[in-house]
Amino acid sequence: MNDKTKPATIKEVAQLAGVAPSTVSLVLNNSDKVREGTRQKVLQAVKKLNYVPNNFAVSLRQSHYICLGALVPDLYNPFYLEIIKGLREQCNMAGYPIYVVETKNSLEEEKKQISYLRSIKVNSYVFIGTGDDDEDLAQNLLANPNNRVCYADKYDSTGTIPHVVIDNYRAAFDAMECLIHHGCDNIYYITQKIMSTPVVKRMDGVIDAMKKHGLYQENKIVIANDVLLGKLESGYYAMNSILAQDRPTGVMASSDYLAIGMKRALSEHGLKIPDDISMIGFDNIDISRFTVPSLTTVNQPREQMGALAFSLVTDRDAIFTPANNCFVLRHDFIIRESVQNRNT
Amino acid sequence: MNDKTKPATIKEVAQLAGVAPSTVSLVLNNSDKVREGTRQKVLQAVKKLNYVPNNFAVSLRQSHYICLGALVPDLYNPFYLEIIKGLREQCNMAGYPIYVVETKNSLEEEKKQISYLRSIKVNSYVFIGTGDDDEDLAQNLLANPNNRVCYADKYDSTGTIPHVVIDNYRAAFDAMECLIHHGCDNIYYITQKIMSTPVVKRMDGVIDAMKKHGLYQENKIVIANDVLLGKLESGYYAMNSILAQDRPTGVMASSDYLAIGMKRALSEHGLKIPDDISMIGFDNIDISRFTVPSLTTVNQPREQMGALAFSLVTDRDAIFTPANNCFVLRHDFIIRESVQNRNT
DNA sequence: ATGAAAGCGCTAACAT
DNA sequence: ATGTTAGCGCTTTCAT
Repeated sequence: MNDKTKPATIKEVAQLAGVAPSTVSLVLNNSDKVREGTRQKVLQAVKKLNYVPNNFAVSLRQSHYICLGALVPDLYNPFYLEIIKGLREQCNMAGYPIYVVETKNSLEEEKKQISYLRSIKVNSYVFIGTGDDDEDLAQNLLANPNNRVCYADKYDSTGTIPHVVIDNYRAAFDAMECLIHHGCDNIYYITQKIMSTPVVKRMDGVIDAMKKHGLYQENKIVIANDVLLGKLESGYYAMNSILAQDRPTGVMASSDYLAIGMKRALSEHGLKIPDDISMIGFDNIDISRFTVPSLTTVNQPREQMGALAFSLVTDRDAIFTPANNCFVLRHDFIIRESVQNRNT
Repeated sequence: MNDKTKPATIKEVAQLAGVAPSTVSLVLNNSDKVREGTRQKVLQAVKKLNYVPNNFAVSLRQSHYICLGALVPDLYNPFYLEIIKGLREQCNMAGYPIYVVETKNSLEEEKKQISYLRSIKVNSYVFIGTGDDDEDLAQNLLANPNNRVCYADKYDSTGTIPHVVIDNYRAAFDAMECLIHHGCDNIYYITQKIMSTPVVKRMDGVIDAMKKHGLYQENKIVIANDVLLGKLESGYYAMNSILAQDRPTGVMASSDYLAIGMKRALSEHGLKIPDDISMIGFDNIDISRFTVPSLTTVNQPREQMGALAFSLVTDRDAIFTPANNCFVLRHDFIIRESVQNRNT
């Protein structure tokens, strides 16, 4: 054990082992051109001094390496967390460091975080579910040809950035039509604030399905203010405002969190799901299987989205064009107890 | 704009601005001994070259600084996430970087992560809710007098490490007694796997409350295997196993997550909360307010715990002894709909 | 197989 | 007020 106030350096290890710093370096990097005896001496010195290499020095020296940065609007949302999980697992396997930062749905915050990531030499950026107004930031990053960028749960309008999504339009269309096929004739859709294309596509799908069956009216689409309030809260308030003037037979939410808040409002008004009203969410977060009644929802393959994003941002050679930059993963519509047939 | 393949350095900025690197450094660090004209020239060059300082070089150079690392068992648990939020906010305000890593309830993983944090020169460690078997790791860290360590939701047996907790024994005792006072006479307690003192103290509180009222039997305490399964899942299975052979009138869980899984099992057996059975959780996660019925639970002041942990780990002078290293924050018992009086 | 020396980008002490 | 210089801890040629 050492009792010095500063951590040991490679020089001290070298001294103790009676070799040169460069030899220590070789040992630590598992070079095979070190004699076994020397290697052992070095390893012992490392242990004795409790030596850990200074990554700042290592990184400063080695300019060529891969380091990921993931940007998410909200670090507490299980949906994003699962995408990050997929990303993280791949990083661990590949031995790449990854930094996750929160952008709080604010372009300013996003800028700040990116500039931080740049300063620590992150060169592979994954934007997860951020707003549509940040495409300049991504392009700016790409000005340095060492950087890579990819999106998850986010679309690209420039045709240059690979992105992983599900067919949000289709998924939402089908979900809404499911409600209709089950005999709901007065259906509301509550959506989170509209800041990104996936949310727009879901809304478009919902509206088109409503129109197809002659059920669309402007007031059936309600925008919940989930930026200031929590999502649970805003779902609750949005549902309450609907119930103040109407008795829908079906309701769909743009996320499960929203749906759980809405559920509470329904119960307070004495409405039973699914007997009085059917309900559908979006995202299939963990808890949706366990709520009573369990929640019908759209599953996004979140970990897989993260894993694919890893491959895309990590591929240093691929060239992406409008023809090949969009990766659509399969979603699943999961019917659970919150939807009931009310035909005849 | 620059089209070089490598990011700009301070030297290039200096050259473009026609000054020395050290002047650029002064400008970037907001020194007041730079003439306004020079400052402007430098700032322009910075902008033109899209320059971001290389943090590795900065950190390598400046050996004295503060950098936090937070260790949590599970990055997806809202309870820990809120503690981290409190921590993060303080860090942002103070301008200290913070790294959060996941230890997955594994001592091995914890070792690995600590060695990583050491390599990036983290010198302030916050252990959140990790198992009791990692005290050596903490002591090892303290061998370097530059390091600081503190705990949150975790006790210290060495008397040297400041830790932030609530009175877990009292909280659990009171919660259990609440169930009893409301007339429950057949009560089960489902606890997460026992790996840390807070969980032990809760169990002790529960058992003592049961004993006080002559309600204790060994089989009333059920350990849910929440390490392999998710917490929701394991709550569900544990409750099912109880319902296979008994009809309790009250049930308490060591965490809200567990409780939500249990709730599902109860509903599948046709039991209504709180009419047939009363239920209490622990932690007061967001969702508990919105479940139907809403969940009676113990609130831990999570953000505050994080904020206090920040102060403790950041205070470079304080000396902690067994007499002053334990910080007990006030908890609240929150009575909601899931508990009902069944006395006559 | 091992050592010597240069240099990654930055800051701080000192010089001017 | 600004420039010069040394050196943080490491890796990587290049010698030996």
